[in-house]
Amino acid sequence: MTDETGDNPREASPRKPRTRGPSPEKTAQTRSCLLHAALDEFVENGFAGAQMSRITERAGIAKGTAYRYFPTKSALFEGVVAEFMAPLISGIGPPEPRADESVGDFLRRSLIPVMTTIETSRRADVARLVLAEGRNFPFIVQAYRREAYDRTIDFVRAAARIAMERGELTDDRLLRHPQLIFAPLWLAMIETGILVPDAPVSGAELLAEQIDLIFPPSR
Amino acid sequence: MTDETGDNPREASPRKPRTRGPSPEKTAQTRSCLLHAALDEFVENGFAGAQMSRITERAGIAKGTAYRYFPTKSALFEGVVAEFMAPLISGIGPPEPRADESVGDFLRRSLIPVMTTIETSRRADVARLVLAEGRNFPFIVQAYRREAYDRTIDFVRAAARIAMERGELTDDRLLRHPQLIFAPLWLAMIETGILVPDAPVSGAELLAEQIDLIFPPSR
Amino acid sequence: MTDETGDNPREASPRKPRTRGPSPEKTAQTRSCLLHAALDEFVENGFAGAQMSRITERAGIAKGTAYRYFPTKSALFEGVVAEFMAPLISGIGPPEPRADESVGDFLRRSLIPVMTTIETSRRADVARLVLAEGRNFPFIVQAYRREAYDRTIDFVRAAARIAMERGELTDDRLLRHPQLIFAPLWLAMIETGILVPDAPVSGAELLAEQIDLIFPPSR
Amino acid sequence: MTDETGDNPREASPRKPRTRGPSPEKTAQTRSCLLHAALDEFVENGFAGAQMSRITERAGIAKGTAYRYFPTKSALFEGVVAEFMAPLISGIGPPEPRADESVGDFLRRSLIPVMTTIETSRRADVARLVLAEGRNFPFIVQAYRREAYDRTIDFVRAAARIAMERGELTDDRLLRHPQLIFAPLWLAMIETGILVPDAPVSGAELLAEQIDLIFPPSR
DNA sequence: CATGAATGAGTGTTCATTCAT
DNA sequence: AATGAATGAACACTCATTCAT
Repeated sequence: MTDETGDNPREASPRKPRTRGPSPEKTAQTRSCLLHAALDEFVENGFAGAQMSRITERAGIAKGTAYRYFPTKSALFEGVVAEFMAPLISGIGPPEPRADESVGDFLRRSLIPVMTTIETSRRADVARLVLAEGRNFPFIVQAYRREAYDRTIDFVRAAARIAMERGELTDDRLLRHPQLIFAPLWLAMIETGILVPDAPVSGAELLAEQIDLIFPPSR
Repeated sequence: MTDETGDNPREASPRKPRTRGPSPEKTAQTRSCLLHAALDEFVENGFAGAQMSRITERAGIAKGTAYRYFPTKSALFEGVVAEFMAPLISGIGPPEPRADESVGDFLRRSLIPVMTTIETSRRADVARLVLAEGRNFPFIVQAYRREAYDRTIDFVRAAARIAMERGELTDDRLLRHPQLIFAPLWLAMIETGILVPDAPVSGAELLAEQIDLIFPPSR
Repeated sequence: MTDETGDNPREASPRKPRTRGPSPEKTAQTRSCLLHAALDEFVENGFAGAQMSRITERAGIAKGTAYRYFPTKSALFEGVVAEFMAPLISGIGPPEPRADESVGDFLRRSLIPVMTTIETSRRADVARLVLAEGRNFPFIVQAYRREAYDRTIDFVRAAARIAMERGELTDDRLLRHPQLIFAPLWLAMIETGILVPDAPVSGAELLAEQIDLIFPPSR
Repeated sequence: MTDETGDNPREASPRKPRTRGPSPEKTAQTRSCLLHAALDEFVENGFAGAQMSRITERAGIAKGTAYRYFPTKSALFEGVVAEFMAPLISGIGPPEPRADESVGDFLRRSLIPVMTTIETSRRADVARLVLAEGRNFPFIVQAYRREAYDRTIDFVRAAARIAMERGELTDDRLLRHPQLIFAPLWLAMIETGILVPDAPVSGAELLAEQIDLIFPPSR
């Protein structure tokens, strides 16, 4: 679950660096600088408020260079979202609680660490971008649903199903509304990032409470 | 708990264009049109994306006229937020559960109806504006905290205190994190307004589930 | 055959100058300045070489003002051509040689004066614009054909037909190639405007020679 | 009178990549490709509208390579004109009608074939470039006058002089205005290339008519 | 010599704001 | 007070030119 974009493993094939001129690594680095700078700028100012000149300045490149990588500001925006969305929930697979472990404990074990790092990573930034700009960029909403939202919902629903089979849950509330578990996540992101940045709640703590509510910890 | 800032006056009230000079009613009516048009525009496009010309066109007034009411676009934005924020939670006072009523039932009775109307009113729009623009407009965050957030937290905390005194709650979880109750509210606003507008969750239902989790309904 | 755009007679209807703010005359004047300045700039630099900032500077207006009248540089270009094309051949009707006059004399009488003024008016400028930019602006070619070329061809062909009926012409050469008469016109425009501006040929003289070739003057 | 500057070499000639270092042939070939591509681009888009990147792409070379041959876009433009102007009228010498041939027949014999090939060669393209860009590039006007215009005028004037000596012409009209003969040439180029490409006149036919007008063919 | 990524001055266009009417 | 034409600073985007590889 490496947060940074990191080396794309698909590139591993033995290249023939036939090209003269700048090396492919240099190009990749320029692209990466650009994407990071753009994310910062978009997060701070929104799409309409972001300025290409500020982005390139942050990235340490010339204004025109950005346009070698993305033909328009909009394309850059979508590129940024696509880039940083992918690794968002990269570590999530089907829930597999160990036999000696309750589903509640499994969820605590697998979800809370994600929560802990969420604010220090760029995940929250990307999520807030989706909130702020989703109305005007259907693309990023689709991407977010595909990469993050749907997967998470599926994960929780599957866990809920296991819990009901095991008798750990006695009602189907979580099956019908899997997002109940994630509500505190959005809350924390909103409070920490916007409403109450001076006294940030602990998202991890809030999530733990919520899981406790749904899966009361055994004494 | 009238939600709207008076019904949009442009289409009502038989005009009395009697008095020479600018009648105060006319002025108030123009102002109201302007504010409603501006809210729509800001909600749809964000602050930076909104255009004064579109706002005045929506309001049916000339471009220059807006500047008689608000000296700049920013001032208009803050005016809009101030105008529509005030009545947001106007009906909320200290929680006073009846003697024959559990605190859980009291919360169900007082909160769920608010939730029911939240999407049909402009509350959710204003809240999303705060989310999207809060970073760049400290003013609107302050206003939101003052008018909505703090009051709600206080209200829930007070209810939690009563519940603990009455023995309805056995732990101080809600006292420490009153926002737990409101997490589904944000979730619903985000899902309905942005993420999953095609299959909107029922905010009221979600809230009911959450209250049930915290205050298990007696059989 | 007024050369300048002049007052458009269609505007004659009694207006109700209901509008507050700038008078319609002022607006028309601004528009006219813009069009003249734009013609100058386009003629001097071609479409691609023309600069909106230079055009507005020549017109004595602000850069943004041009865009109130034409949404893009291309639209301005086509507007210019449309504006100055219309009065190009405005005086031409069906050829009506007097009974006591040969067709040759009639053509001399009606065509040579036009030729005399052609370089001092903007007609030649517009024609050269069509030459230079026609490839990339089908619109202006169509306009030129409609307003100038086709009418002229028709005029000459009709005159040729009369001349043949009267026995003044003994072959159908001019009927098959009416443009023969106008060839010297293009030549003069090209030589005077581009190739040999230092020793300009007289277009009128050249045209007279050509008419003499086709309609040998009676002794 | 080979018209083209050597057939475009890129698709011919078996390469001999033998000698280490840049072979002179290779260089000449690259240069030729560049010039042909540039002519196409300039003809299609004019000087200001032409793009160096499109030119090099058409030529199949890298952007930087063009700058090894011509230091600027302007220099390339002048290089193109110089290159394609030279062979324009290369075959023209002093007029030498055979003894058994009238001057009219001589002109028909020597000029009409040139006219026939004019649209299929690049001559017309170069001429139109001169028309479109002459105003801003005195150089190309000078080149055109030197290589084409002046020679042609001299040729016609010399022929006219011979015709007068021989008594074939009874007036000095052609001596005073040699360009009368060439007027249909420009007309055909303009009509075919710009105004009426859908129904192109035959330049050769038009020229024949014009010669007939001046030198009436003997019965 | 060739390459093409990078540069940055320059250009078309927008839009908040002003002000004559 | 209201109007909307005019303003011009600001911004997205282009493209001739350079230079490290």
